Amino acid sequence: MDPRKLQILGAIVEDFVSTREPVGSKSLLDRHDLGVSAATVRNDMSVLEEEGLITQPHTSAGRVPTDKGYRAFVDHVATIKPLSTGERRAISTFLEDAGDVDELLFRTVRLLSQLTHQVAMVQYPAPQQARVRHVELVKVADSLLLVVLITEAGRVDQRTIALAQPRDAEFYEGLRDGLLRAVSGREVNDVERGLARLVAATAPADQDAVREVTDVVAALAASRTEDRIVMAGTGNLARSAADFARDMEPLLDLLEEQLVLLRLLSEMGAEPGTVQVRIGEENRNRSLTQASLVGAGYRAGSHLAILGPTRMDYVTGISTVQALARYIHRFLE
Amino acid sequence: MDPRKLQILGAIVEDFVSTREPVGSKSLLDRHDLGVSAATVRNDMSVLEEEGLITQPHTSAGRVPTDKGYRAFVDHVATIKPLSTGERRAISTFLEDAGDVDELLFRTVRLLSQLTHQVAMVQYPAPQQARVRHVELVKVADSLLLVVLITEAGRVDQRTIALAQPRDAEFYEGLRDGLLRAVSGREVNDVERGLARLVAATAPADQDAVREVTDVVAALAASRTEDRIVMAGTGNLARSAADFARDMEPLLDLLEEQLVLLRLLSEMGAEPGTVQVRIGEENRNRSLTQASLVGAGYRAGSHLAILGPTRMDYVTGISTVQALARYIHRFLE
DNA sequence: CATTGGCACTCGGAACCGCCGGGTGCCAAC
DNA sequence: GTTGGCACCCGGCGGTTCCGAGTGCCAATG
Repeated sequence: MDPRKLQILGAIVEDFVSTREPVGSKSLLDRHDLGVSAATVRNDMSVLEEEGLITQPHTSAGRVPTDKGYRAFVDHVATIKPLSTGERRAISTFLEDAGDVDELLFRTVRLLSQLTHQVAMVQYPAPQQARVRHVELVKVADSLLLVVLITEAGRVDQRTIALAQPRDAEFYEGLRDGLLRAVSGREVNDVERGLARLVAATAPADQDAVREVTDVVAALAASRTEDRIVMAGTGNLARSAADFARDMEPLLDLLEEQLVLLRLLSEMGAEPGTVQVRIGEENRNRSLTQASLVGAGYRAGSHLAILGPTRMDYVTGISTVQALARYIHRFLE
Repeated sequence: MDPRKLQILGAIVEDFVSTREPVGSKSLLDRHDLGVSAATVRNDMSVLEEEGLITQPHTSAGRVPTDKGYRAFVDHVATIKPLSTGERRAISTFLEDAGDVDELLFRTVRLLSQLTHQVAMVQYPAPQQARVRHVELVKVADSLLLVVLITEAGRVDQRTIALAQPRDAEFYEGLRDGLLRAVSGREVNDVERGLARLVAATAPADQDAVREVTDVVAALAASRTEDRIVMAGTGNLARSAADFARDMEPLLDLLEEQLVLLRLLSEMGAEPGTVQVRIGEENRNRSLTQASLVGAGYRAGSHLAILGPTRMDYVTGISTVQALARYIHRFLE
């Protein structure tokens, strides 16, 4: 495809993103030095329109990029410049003293939304395969038991259960020691057998009470914390609302649906390190036909992304998403 | 104050909340059976206006409640009817099988926003005074150590630290045992001395490495998880945006500022069990002059609240907030 | 004396209208 | 292929008009 036409497409996208108004041949020349006359630009524009990359909202008004136009832009025109060293340093200093993973994710998503001026979301990291380090049982109340599982990888999972058959504290101390012997040092996906053996070795009268607890331990070991999402910058959506307005309502609803978002993120199928872009109608989801997603994986099965109007600044979006994905990838290893 | 005037005030508030438009004497009669004529209503309205409870947006238009008017409404007119048993049951079934506290708070805030159609927020519960149950050290990487502290009350706190003086795994196993002897069974606010003694009893060469860890344990014991907030229903704000529009931007920014929100919640000073309402200008915060907060405590120092436009449905707001505060109060005890 | 029906008056907002300017497509010329 | 010129298009903006919901006031009434 003619490089000048691509250049013009780029200029149109750029102008439209910043002004939010259809851009015409003259005003394009005002802001970009294309080295050709307005008439030429007009001719090229009408070709671009035939190809479906741009469109006119009304007869004889400026042109606006279509979804396909944005796609061509990110694929063939946009050059993703890496962040400046200043920006990199800012990211590091802001993230490096995050205490735990929760805090890291929270800060990351916050930063992402501030740098891109879009809604940002980060999926909880998928647990790595790891051995069980410790199990702890804490009797919180008469029939409430807190079960804590700690892995070598540093993950801490907890769950409180209502006991159907409460026993006294000593019982659970003994049970804890039994659990430790049964699962400590095992891979998390290999605790089942150890637990089964523990149950089998228990006096029949105690088996039900024990099974209550072992079930939870098994669930915790298999638990997929990655099915949670942290989000920030919802306000940015409303800010750009002025134009992609009404259609924003379903979007806001969508943001409350963690399950849907999770599916969305996985469906993007961004391998760790790669950035994927979904533009407008490319999204299967009906609420997203006016929106774009820019996402990246930072570990197998774990993603982060930004969401904004199709007319968003893809260049900084992509580079920021990539930078942060890399950063937390490194941080977590 | 004349009961009929209060009744009229109530009717005005009610109509304005549902129609979002200034309400005049005639249309008021259409929707409420007040037993008097329009002229009488007009007279009463002009009195209410003199008292500053309602106001006219423009000369000869309908009336709109002022902040003071809403205040009078919630204080003297609104009758808070408890939730129906159906609603109560819905709350129970939705919340009862929440696994851990995180999950409980998440569901609560979600429910709160859905029932009231406002933005909902819940503060993390302030830790109860409790004894240390367990301390665990997990070496996650070469110079990264995960420190976990579990209390009798069932709280699990964790933090990862970058070690300035990394030692081998055995060292930390020994240290863990030392820590357990030093702090296990102590009140969380009384771990300092035990830790100090442990450091003192350590060989001088090891003291720095040990202190790195004991500092974190002390910090965790003193840590105030209550300074976090879970939020839901941000979209509801944008939905009501149509009218309290522009002034919504700072509000959305505010929602990103957890620290400010926390101060806000504590400043409301809602004792556990009581519901507090802050209307419009009553809020010190400038971003909130168009908004109202309805909050309640569910434990000393821990609150939950909804935030919406001053013209919100205070009746269901107050009763829902109260019901949920009571529910998680009971749940946590 | 509070209440009521009547009446003149007000004014914001919707509907209507005409102009303006940025934009287009086409064409002849280079 | 590119360019300048030109006729034409039409959405949006400012100005004007008109309508109706709403008010305040007043004289009459039980």
